[in-house]
Amino acid sequence: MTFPDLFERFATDILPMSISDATHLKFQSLARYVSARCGDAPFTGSGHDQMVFIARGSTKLVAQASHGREQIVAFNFEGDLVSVPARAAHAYSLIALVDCELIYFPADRFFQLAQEEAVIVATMLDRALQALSRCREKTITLGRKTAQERLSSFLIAMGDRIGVACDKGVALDLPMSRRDIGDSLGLTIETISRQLTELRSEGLIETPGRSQILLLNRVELNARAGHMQVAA
Amino acid sequence: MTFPDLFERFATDILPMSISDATHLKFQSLARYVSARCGDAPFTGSGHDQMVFIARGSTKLVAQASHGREQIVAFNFEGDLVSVPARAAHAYSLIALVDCELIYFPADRFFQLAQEEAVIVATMLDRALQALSRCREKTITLGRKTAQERLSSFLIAMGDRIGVACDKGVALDLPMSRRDIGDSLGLTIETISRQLTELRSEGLIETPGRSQILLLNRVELNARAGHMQVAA
DNA sequence: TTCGAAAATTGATCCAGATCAATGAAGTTC
DNA sequence: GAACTTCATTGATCTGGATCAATTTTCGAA
Repeated sequence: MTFPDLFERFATDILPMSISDATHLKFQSLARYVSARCGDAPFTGSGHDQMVFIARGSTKLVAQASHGREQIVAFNFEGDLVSVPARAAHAYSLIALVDCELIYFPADRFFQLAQEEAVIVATMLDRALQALSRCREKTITLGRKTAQERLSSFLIAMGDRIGVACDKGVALDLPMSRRDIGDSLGLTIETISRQLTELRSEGLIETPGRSQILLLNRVELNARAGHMQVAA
Repeated sequence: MTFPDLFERFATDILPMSISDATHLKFQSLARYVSARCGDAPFTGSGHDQMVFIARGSTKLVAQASHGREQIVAFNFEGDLVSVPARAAHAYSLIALVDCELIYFPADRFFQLAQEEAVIVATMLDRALQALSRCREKTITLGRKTAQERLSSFLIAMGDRIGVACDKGVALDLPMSRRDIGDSLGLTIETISRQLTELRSEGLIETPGRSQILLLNRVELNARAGHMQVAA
């Protein structure tokens, strides 16, 4: 896909229809493009906070703690806008889970430009609050849940974000490995594997391939996730 | 303190100087005020997302998982603006840690109003990104750290937010109990207590009273927290 | 100043999930 | 299509922090 096509995808998703052509063009001239191969970490050591739009592919936002331990802070998919901090108490990097096409901006200039029109900042704010909400849910999962509850929460969340409805339930084609799932849920690959086996043997899921998971019973999975019952 | 005084505190902290008197007045007429006693949960069951400004006091944002387990998602202090969701996968409530005075708004109308001036939305966005950043750091702490690292991270973070420099180091007067610290770090009170004893016996902290903690050696605490070394 | 209740500390035991170890299943490359 | 290599599963053992159980301390109220 060419750069104009990719930028157009960004504009459609993020920039409200109503904005002026002038502002649209300024965003276009600020935008940079990078094609990342699976495993690449295109923004490490950039020295500046970046705003990254996932035009195609999926990524993980990884934080490095000491002793080489990694914690995945978020998974991101096509259409997501991710803020990648250059420096904090932990080092962050955005890593491609599959081949990706990314549009990115220096965060400071991006926000400065966004301020030209309130509706753009409002879109950003909306996205940021959504990210905050997801991160809060993750906090709960990591703080107070068992391995099975964590994995169930993860499967439900992935079902909502990238699941495809099919006759047997919801089909997932996960771009991340067992290790990634573990690094996201604060568990080891072995525990992930054991819990998948457990859920499979109880008939809640099927795992037809290494990266395919079929959610057969969302209601029960939701209960396993320790979520509050949502009133009908 | 009277309502106008409290609203003025909100306006000073959140509304940029440059906004028009008309917008200022609209915020004032949308604002509601509540005085919460220690332990109160003024927004449970409100049915709507709320934006809450802590004019005086400190609060905890608590999420309820099933089986009565609680996870504290964030602590908030004077001057903070907290978004309190009405419904999500978990039930949230904002609980006063001490007697508080709160200014609050229905979130939808608050954001609608904020959009009248880009600079206000930008302030909100800035606050939201700060909350996201804190929440991400919390995610790392809960996902990949030992009890001692969690507690050290907590003490460092509290030092930064409400610490007072004194001759021996940084003095903390914590408004939250050991239970709250545990519920925030995904640990039990017993573990918190044991780790405090450990840090005390190593001369990194002193605990002169139930709620007072003195950080004697921030550098070593930071290392214990498993943070990345920040270059000088 | 003493009393009572809540909060914190300390100790003993237990267990969910980590770690260590081996095997099995998919891709990949030549 | 055989040999690698990586990823996933399964099993055995270990351990950090939970749980259970007393004290002990703190601090507000009388």
